[in-house]
Amino acid sequence: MTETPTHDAARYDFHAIEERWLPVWEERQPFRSGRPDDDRPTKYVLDMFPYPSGDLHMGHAEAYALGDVIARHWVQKGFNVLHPIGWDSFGLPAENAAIKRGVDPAGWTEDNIAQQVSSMKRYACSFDWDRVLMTHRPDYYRWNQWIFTRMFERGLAYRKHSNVNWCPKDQTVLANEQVVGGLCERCDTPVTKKKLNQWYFKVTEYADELLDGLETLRGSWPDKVIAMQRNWIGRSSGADVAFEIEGRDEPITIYTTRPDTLHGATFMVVAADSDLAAELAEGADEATQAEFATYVEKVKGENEIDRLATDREKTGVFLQRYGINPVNGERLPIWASDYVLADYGHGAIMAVPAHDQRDLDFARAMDLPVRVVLDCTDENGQAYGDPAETGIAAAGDGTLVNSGSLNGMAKAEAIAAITEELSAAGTGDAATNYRLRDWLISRQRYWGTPIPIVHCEACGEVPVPDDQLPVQLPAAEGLDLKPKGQSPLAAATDWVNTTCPSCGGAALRDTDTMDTFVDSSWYFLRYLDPAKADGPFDVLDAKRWAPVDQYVGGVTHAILHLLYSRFFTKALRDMGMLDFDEPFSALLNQGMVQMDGSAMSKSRGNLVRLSEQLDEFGVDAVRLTMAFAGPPEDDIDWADVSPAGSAKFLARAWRLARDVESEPGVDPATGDQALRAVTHRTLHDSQELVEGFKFNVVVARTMELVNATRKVIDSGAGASDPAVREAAEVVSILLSLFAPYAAEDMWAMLGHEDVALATYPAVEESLLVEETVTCIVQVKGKVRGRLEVPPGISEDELRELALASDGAKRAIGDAGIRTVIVRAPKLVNIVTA
RNA sequence: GCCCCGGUAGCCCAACUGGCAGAGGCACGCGGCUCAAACCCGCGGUGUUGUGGGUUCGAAUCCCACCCGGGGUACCA
Repeated sequence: MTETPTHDAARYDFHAIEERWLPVWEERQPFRSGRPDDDRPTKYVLDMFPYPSGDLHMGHAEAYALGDVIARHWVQKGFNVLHPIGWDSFGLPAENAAIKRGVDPAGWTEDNIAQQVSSMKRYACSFDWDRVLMTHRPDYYRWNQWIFTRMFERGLAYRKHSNVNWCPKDQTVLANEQVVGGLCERCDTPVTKKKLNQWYFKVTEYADELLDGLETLRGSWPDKVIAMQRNWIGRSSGADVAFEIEGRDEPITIYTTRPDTLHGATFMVVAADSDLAAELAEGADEATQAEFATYVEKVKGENEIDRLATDREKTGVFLQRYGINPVNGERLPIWASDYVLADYGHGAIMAVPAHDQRDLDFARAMDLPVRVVLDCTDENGQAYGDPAETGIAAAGDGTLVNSGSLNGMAKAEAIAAITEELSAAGTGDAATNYRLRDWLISRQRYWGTPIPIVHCEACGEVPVPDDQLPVQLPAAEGLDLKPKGQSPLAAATDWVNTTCPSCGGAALRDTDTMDTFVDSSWYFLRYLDPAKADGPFDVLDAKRWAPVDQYVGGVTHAILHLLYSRFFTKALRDMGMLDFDEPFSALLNQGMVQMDGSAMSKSRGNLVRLSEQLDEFGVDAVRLTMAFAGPPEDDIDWADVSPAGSAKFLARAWRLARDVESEPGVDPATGDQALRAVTHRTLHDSQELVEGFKFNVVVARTMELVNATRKVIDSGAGASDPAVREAAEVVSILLSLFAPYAAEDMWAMLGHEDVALATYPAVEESLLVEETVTCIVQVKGKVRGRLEVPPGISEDELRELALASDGAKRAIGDAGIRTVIVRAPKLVNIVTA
């Protein structure tokens, strides 16, 4: 034993207990995961890794408290648990801090990490400290570059011109998730669009699998996250239809989910900011061209706030061009408008105002004709009025009219029929579309992974050969990191100017860095061997540990991070490096910690400082409060919970161990049977409660056990009863999931060491069997009496007992008995006539 | 607007998935300990289970409609 705690301490002193055990754990490292010769079954429990954002806050405290419960539980259950931690250490926080203070982001980052490590250790996180990784280190981001190169070779990484989110103030591209309500998350400037040549990962290649794979996660992932991913991918099915264009050689293909309404098309619309619109406008008269140019200017200048406004007036320009409806030969005027998106489908639509609300709004604004082709009713069976009059598009189901060969068909039937007709005629085909776009990974920033591409005039885009990786970031010193529309790396001329790996001629490095979501897309694989020098991870390690059995983190990452990790997993699988399809077998989203009903923030003045809570109530009480507050996925309002109450309970539990008078190893069989029954019932139930994430209930049940034990010590058999020792040991083991310091101290007072590694005690089934059960006797559903019966009583016996009972007889009176429902042994319901 | 999730005691929350509405905690009150208090110990729990209907012998639980709260999403043809 490293150190013997002072067992004669009369009072629970959490400060002293923390100081006593922290150095002991530091030396013993109880959570080093097993090395290759460890043959216990494995569990991989993973907390989403943090940004190195200074000290821990209440949100971290909740997340790590909950992840710890799970990891510690599996250790006690005899599993070889991998529970690692690392830092998502590239990205905005460090870069902003570096700009603000004029320091090197690397130094700032590593200082913060050091501070967080010591905070996490104090917080008693059960991490394996041998496996720490930091994504800003070259030995990590080297493998981002390596994977990027593999993606590039397979056509999964490519460069294209596209309209991207642009913050005019910060002069930088923004990821979708950095645009909050149309504003830049950093400076609240309205975001605009800008056309840039950027790198993308082809996530859409896996759209179907990413969608269908969600079904395999049902039950193990929160329904909410599955729904969000489903919506984000947004698969829709319909048809592509080719419309001949007057004065143009090529037809225009449109995508529609409602080919059944083809006869109701009265005009066409192309996205105002698309190349197609510009080309069509060129063929028009000068006045139209001018009008179009003005309109496009206006659209491009619009920010996201304007675009997101509800009840927005429809606007557009008639291009003086016409398309031909392939089913009836009608001439359809072609308009350009911003309500059609350039990067969805083909950037062009057929407009059916009678049956599409957006088209109807446009038709009414521009005074275009409306033709009903589906005689239909809404969900409540109400007939629609004339859409042109009511302004409400008839979006329901019904019978086709005014539609030639489709007349009389129902919607679904008509969709199938027309798709076949178009296909036979060569003017269309069934088609699928997705809301999901490819992932823009270029960032005009310094603090990220350099994109390992060299641009050569002769050879084009040439990946840096594997043996020249990593492409290291140039030193920050001397570079201006302020956003200015171009990556700061462009100014590092010595770095930018290089030779082409292919032809040896002069060439330039790509100056953008990768989105930090690249780092987090595969980090769970790097933990398997964070120092591995000849590959990102070992295939055999992956077979042994991965996928992650239990992932724990905030719902903030419900879409992007989880989607990207899923994409990486599938891509790496197709490269032959993984043999599974999904990275995270189970997911637990913890809620947020709030104060007085809203998110904590300095400006709101409701910030609760973790360090102050820890000083006042202790690590254990804070952790316990997090677990006890309610279901993990619910938000916690710190004003509603009581760390003081938790501390009080811990003191009460701790005193049990202090009071125990029997020796270690004493046989509990001779002890108080009623207490033993509570102990083993608690032990039995706690396992499934923990595994079902009902941590708050486990704590409540542990409180019951503490209360029952206290009672036996004070007014029953007394502190020397062996059952009291057994109960105190079980309390210590269960409590170690939530309050490791108190539990360790108790465990030591009880004569043991390393409660974290204590084996979960076997449940004695015989103690779970109750001698009698209370049976409820109801008459017409109302409780009229109770019977104490043996649990194995037969239905017939119980029926007789119930009918003979006083309460039942009284309630029945002279009424006849219609039927008797017996649910032995707990309930009898007598139904009278 | 659409899609999720939730609504149980003053508050945070349980309730084996259809079977006595109450496990645990907070707060509050009373009693014990104390010269007194804190700590500690003990005792104290009926409320339209958000509302209205339905299914059932029986509904917090299942179904329908609505109300309230939270979250996601937003012209995706």
